[in-house]
Amino acid sequence: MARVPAIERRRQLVEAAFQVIGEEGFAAATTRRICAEAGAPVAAFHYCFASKEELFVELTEATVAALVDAQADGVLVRGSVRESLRATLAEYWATVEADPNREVVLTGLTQFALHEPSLAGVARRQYEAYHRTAALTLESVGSGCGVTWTLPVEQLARMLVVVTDGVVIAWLVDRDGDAARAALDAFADALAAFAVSAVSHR
Amino acid sequence: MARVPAIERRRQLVEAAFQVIGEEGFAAATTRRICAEAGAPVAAFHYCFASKEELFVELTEATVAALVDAQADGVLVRGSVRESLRATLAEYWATVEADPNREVVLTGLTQFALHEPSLAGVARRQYEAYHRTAALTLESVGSGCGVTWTLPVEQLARMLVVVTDGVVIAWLVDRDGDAARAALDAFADALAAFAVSAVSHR
DNA sequence: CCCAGAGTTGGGCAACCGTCCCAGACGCTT
DNA sequence: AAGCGTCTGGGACGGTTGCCCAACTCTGGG
Repeated sequence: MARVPAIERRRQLVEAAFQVIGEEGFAAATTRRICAEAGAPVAAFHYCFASKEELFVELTEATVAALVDAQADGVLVRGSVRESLRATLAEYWATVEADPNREVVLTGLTQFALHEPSLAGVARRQYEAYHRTAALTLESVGSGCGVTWTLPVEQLARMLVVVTDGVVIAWLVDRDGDAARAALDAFADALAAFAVSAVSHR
Repeated sequence: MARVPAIERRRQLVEAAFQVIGEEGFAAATTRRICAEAGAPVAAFHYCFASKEELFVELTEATVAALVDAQADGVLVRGSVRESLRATLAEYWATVEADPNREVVLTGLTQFALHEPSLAGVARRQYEAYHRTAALTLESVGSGCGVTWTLPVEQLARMLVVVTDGVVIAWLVDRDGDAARAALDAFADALAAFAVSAVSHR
């Protein structure tokens, strides 16, 4: 076998775990299955990771980072808040349908972390990252369209995450892409109603 | 040990599975753990259920039915659509905080069913029940307040499910009840914007 | 040229998994 | 009292799990 630095092996195993969970679900993500996917012997796993949980932590952080990065480039400012939110959500949705596994992995890890004390902090940081990213998105749209929000940005950010999370899960179950896009459009309109033009009057 | 008819045993095992999943997560729901929780010998499991999946199917249907029943009584009509939706969502939220396990079990089962071909239909029916119940809620509120909706009820129903699902998951992670209630209130206002008073003009 | 340290590897461990068998105990009919 | 179907419950099955060990091979620096 090609000799590879441990850091690189870790990356390979994380990628393999991503594939396995995405295609066969969380329950199938055993150390043996992951190693087989990575083309590595089982012993390589515990040479690179102290435990399976350590792999999950790294997988969560890498996947969340990928989502956050994708979203940083995905904020689209248009002529109005309504159009901006519609475009931004449509852009986000394109990334979901392009790689559903990312969402499968993310929701699976969240569910798993809920009852694993050693991973509870990971799930919390995961959602903090969601909320921070959503807040950034709203602030970009707000300043880009010259509006302010009638509710605290943190609250609207949580609502944005609620919407994306909820739409994704329903879609993972019934794969009704038209319904998902329609819901996102309607939510874009609804959230746009919480914006007012920021005419400085002094 | 007390002799118990098989039907009753099934009920006990389903209830025990509910408790175990709620408190220790889906991964802990082994046949042995479930039987221990129910105070039954392991062999009783396969005397009552052909397989573990059969138990999961029954657990899903029973839990969804409990949710649907609770929601049937939880539609509150107030003076305006906005207030009605706020009250109804607040009522729903009270049941969530009163028994978080119901949501833990439901989200866990959904996640599990996503990659278990034999359970895929169960998850789909689960969400169909959600959507049907939400549509009923919206129609009750609509006729109760004398309004019609500016979007198809099916679409608004999906949006309602998205909201409750999303709020629940975020809350399961960070347990921020205030944020959850604030988000639900804001969504109630947003959804109320899709109603128009149904003055018959002929 | 050698050797210390990094990386690879097969085999094996104890624990646990879902499922099954079967001898026995119970309670209802006749 | 006898018989029979329903339920009990211990024990065991083959298989899988996460993890570990000891022996190996490679590679770069002195």
